[in-house]
Amino acid sequence: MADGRGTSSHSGENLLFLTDEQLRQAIEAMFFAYRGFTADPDRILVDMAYGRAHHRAIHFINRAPGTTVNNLLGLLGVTKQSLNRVLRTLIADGLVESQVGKSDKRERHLYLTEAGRVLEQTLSDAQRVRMRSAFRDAGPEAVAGFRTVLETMMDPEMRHSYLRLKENSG
Amino acid sequence: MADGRGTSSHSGENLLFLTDEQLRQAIEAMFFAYRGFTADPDRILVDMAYGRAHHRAIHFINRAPGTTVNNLLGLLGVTKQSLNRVLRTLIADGLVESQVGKSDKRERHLYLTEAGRVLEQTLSDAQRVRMRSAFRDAGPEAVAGFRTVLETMMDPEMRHSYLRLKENSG
DNA sequence: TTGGAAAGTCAACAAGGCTGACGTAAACTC
DNA sequence: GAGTTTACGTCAGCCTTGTTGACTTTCCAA
Repeated sequence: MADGRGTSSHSGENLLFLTDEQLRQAIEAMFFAYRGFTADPDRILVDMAYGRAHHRAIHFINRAPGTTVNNLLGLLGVTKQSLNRVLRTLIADGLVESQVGKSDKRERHLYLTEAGRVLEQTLSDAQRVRMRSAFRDAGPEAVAGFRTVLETMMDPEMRHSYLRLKENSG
Repeated sequence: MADGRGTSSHSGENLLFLTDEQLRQAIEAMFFAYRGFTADPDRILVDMAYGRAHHRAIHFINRAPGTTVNNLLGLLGVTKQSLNRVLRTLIADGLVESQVGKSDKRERHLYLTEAGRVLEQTLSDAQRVRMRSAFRDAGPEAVAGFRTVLETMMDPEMRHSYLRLKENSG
């Protein structure tokens, strides 16, 4: 507020909401909100010697059953060595199953076991509770705006992955 | 889209947008967007042997100059040992200054040095570029919705900190 | 059929969280 | 004024999760 800002002019649009201060606040909002976003599943995970990395792997294997390690790597944005460590424990603990590829035996196709599906459900339930309540409080239009901004904020390849997952599961 | 959903009824509100599938997509959107959110400053930081933890400390010291270590701890949500490691290197490198409190000499008040301000500006510029472009593409209403949802998603104490910072800087 | 690329595994290291214990100085309380 | 609490710093050690480098197995193409 307090107007008198330097009339950025060149785009002709209404740019008042794009002051550095407003953007700084949005950055902080993103930081604090992400903390809340991960807090609930994190609480569950500590009790079972798992971390956020396990959660992410489980989430995406559930979303794309039969995915290969390589494909999962792209979704998660980590190195294969890093993912491998997590997968090893999940497989050893009987939450994930790894099947050698039929046509290409170098590939491993990943599936959740029944136990894996149970954990996935527990974690995503916890995370959805907060989401649902925030969405309900904010209202449909706010939610639409929320998702629009998030999508435009992603790196293009991430947006591509995101949209593909979205299509493949209605 | 496709209407014909089961009229959930009990809250009287329009709840069509709150299916589990929609919530799952929002969770993924949050995950992918946060990756983009941190990507640009991260690229700058690796070249100088700093990490995200340093960025966060610098950000909040800039936002609340003269803040005490204890207060910063609360904002960042880490232990003092963890913060201390980061702070020590920032002070040694001349980016942050620590001043013994005047009224309470147990406290240390933290300030960015000139070099610290330069780095802060570099990092937040990089982060704001993406934000600004996402905001511009999404439009003012989407941005308003975005911020509303983020705020309702925070833990109450985080929301309190967030709003206090917001007030104190226009 | 051989040589390179691709998928996955093993080993070692670094960043940055964490807990626990301890020391010091200043402030507060009785 | 003595004892307690508070703010901060530090050492030591652990865990998760990221990294790079080196290796095997498999596939494919020249």
